[in-house]
Amino acid sequence: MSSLLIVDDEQKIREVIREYAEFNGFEVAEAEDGMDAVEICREKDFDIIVMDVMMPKLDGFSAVKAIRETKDIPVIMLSARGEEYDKLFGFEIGADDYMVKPFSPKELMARVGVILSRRAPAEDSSGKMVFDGLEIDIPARAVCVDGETVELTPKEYELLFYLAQNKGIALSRDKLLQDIWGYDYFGDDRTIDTHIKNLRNNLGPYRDKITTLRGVGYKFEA
Amino acid sequence: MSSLLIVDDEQKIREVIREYAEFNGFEVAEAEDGMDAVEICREKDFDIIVMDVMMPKLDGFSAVKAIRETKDIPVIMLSARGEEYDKLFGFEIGADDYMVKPFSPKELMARVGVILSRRAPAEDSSGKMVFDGLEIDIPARAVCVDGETVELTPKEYELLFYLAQNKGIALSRDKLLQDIWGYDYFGDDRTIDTHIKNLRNNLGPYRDKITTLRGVGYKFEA
DNA sequence: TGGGTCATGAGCAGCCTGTTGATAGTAGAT
DNA sequence: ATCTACTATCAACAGGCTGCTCATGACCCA
Repeated sequence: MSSLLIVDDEQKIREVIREYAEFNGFEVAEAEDGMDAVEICREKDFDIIVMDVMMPKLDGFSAVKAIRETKDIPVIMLSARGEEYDKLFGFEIGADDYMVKPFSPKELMARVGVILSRRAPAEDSSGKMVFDGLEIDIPARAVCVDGETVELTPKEYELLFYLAQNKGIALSRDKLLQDIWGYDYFGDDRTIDTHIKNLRNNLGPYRDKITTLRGVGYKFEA
Repeated sequence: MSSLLIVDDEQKIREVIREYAEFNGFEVAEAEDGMDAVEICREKDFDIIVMDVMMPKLDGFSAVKAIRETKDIPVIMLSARGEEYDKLFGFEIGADDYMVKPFSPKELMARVGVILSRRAPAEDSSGKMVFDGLEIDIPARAVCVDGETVELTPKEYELLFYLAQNKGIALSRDKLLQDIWGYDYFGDDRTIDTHIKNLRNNLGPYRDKITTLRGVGYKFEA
């Protein structure tokens, strides 16, 4: 059973979401402000968090930042109409989706489903990800090309691992910087290109598994 | 099956609408005043609400406001002739359509249909939009025609995505420029035509899904 | 049926964007 | 402390996309 944390200061909203989530087979917990949410996340792991932006004590963005420092839990942000400018910032700090109030609870649950299925682990029972002759051995932190082990630098490995984990999904340079370098990293976009180049050179015949999306970023093809 | 809530204090009206709605395959519920409606909506989700303005206990506007605080359900407002000044206010609080009594039930159902098709999220739970053999995989940023992946340039993809998202809606060249190129772009209208042409060439048998509206712009047909 | 309006198609110049290799800075190891 | 290897930035290049123009063709209305 998947677990879901609702963070909102309005009780009515929490109730509505709880009802739908429980109906969809979630184990539900509630927090009424950002502080509360950070606290609860320290004790327990959730599969997904639904977080309001505007809250007393600690706002949603700060709470997400704090939680993300130690755990990687997907987040859907909620905000009132008229605060839509927050949307950009929301994605910037790595929210997985964003909804404007009032929203349809049905649609919220649909998006929760999409995010969770997207996060489904790509590795098999032995902890390996296999794409034809390209193998990523996660526990060993090693990569094999046609049976031969290739030496990757830490960043190259992280990059490959992240791409493979999100196979088939378009990843913008921003998102890659966010998730691999960290949300507080402000560097040059071109840096990614260089690492992609080096990584491709190390993948030999499988260099084309990493496709370029002009004007967007990169994608790993399974 | 879609669900519909009728809110009106006159039983006769409720009966007429129920009959038509059920004939059109709706699951119908009734409420006889605003309070009643708010109450029912707390327990159940509807796909659309038909709401009278003038009612005892709680009027239609207030009821819509209360419901909209937590849920985003489309509403068609009904009002008696002579209360037409309410129309503006109705749209202001977010009614999706407005009809004056006495109305034709047939027309009401037609408008219900329009609103529901407009609201229907274009993508399914996996994040794909499917129109016959034309598939747009949003997370992958990829487009398939009869199972074959086609390569689209960034602008072509954006254009197709935007058109598909607004399927069935006429889009002027101005609006397309605004929303795809950006509000600060001042370019030639004909540029769009060129991109439409290129896009159509890439869609093969589905090129006719993008219809030309002479003197206006373009439209995507589902 | 004919004229005018508007969309379409092809071609092309300019520019944007990704790739690449070189280089300087940084951190870790010996 | 020195060396090594990795990381980040930069500049130059090449290729392809973009957006404009013009000629042609389709459509609408009188």
